[in-house]
Amino acid sequence: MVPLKRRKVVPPHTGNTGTGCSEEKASIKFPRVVLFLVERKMGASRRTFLSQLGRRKGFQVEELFSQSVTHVVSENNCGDEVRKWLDSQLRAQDQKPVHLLDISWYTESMRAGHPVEILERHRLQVHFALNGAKCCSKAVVFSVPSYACQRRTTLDNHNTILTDALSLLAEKAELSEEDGRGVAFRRAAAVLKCLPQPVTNMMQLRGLPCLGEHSFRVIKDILENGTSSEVESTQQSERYKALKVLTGIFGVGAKTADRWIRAGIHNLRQLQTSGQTLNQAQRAGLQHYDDLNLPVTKAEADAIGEIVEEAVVSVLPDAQITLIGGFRRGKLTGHDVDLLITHPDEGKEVGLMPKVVSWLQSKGFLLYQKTTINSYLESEEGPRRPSSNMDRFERCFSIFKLRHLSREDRGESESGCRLWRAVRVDLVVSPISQFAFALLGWTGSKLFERELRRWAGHEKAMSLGSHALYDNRQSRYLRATSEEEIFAHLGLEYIPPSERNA
DNA sequence: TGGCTTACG
DNA sequence: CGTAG
DNA sequence: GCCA
Repeated sequence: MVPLKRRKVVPPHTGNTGTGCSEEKASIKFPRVVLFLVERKMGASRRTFLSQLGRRKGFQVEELFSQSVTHVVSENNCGDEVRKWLDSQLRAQDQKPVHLLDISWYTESMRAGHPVEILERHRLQVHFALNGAKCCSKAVVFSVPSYACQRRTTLDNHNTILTDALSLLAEKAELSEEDGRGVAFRRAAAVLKCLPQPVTNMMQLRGLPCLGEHSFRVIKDILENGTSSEVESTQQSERYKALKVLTGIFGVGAKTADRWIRAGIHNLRQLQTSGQTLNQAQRAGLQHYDDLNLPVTKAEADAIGEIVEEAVVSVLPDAQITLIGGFRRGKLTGHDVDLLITHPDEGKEVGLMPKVVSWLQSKGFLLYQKTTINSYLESEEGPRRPSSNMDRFERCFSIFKLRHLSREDRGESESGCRLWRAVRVDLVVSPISQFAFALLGWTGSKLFERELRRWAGHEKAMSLGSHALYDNRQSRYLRATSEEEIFAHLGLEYIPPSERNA
């Protein structure tokens, strides 16, 4: 979304007056053209020379970059570099569209004595990759590594149309139990999520990893027609719609949904009248179907965090509670709330989960709960030893009954509107020795986690889980007390939570 | 052509 | 078979 | 579906 309309750039409407004047203050002949020369790679002295030349010819050449600049001219930089520099100068929302131009446009304009029409060859090319190849005249500016855990992926996605399409194809594959295809489309979408600008041109995709024939076809269709026929037909397909509805039930996966569809069950009404046997999770999932498919807000997550904190502290005063999952990555909504609980003294957390769950249950906060506790005894290992992989922290998958927030609620029960909603809440208790691994493992995104583990196994001969990191070559567990240390063990640049949104 | 994260119930 | 990031 |  760089240059606006291709307005004809000012006729040579002349009256050549002060050309010969040796000193500055030549009148500005082209008020709609405000130039800025990028010093990088041009050099200060050459920039000064070119600027004075331009001013003598009646051009307005600014010393400092500002919002009034309409034309940015650079030498030996490519569009990506200049755009990046621009972004560092001005907040994105303060930027006005500018022409990003090569020095050739400037020299030609100097020769002509007026701004020449901007041709394609004058524009700086914006491309995101060219892995290994040289970009413009210098080194690679923008390489997109192939593992998502090597990249920074913030929440501002400049290609949501494209990534939504590829994510839908990933979902279709996963619902069809084609997990390989699924992860391939997930990786393709993730590559587009980390690009600094919208893709407008297929050439910008040259050299990007994880994009192949099929993804190219989908992207091309959308760029040319605004939609992908494959995505459209998938969304209209009865099978896809039925799979979505049925797997929207907590406790129902692709296999079960497929079996039900083969039995003629395509929606919730047919499921309820079918007499199908549902397990406990599925019954709860069906009962709270609408609530659980509503987004959870950050405010609701915080409210649940405070309730859980009250429960935990009443049982173990110095325990610490951390909001994890998507909210830790900066998301404003989510599909559930994830909380991680630990205690600064190793071992104090043992047996905590059942007590917390009982407290919550006694206060009527739990509509459903499935707890998994550490079945292993303490095994008498001192806090010094690396944690055995037998250690398992405790987890609880629950459905919370949360009173509606908003205006200090009182009464209103008579008005018929519900006073509460159901929310999926996951609780995790970790010993402090494993806290960093739990934090890393439960912060996500899901793809980011898979990519971290694939990197560990394939590139470093290590095995990463939510409890520990094992080095196959040293045949030992590597300890860590922070996420930074784990990235370092893995030979990866540290990526903060807000940039793990792959 | 095999592999695709790694645990837990 | 399901759940989780 | 993409890649080592």
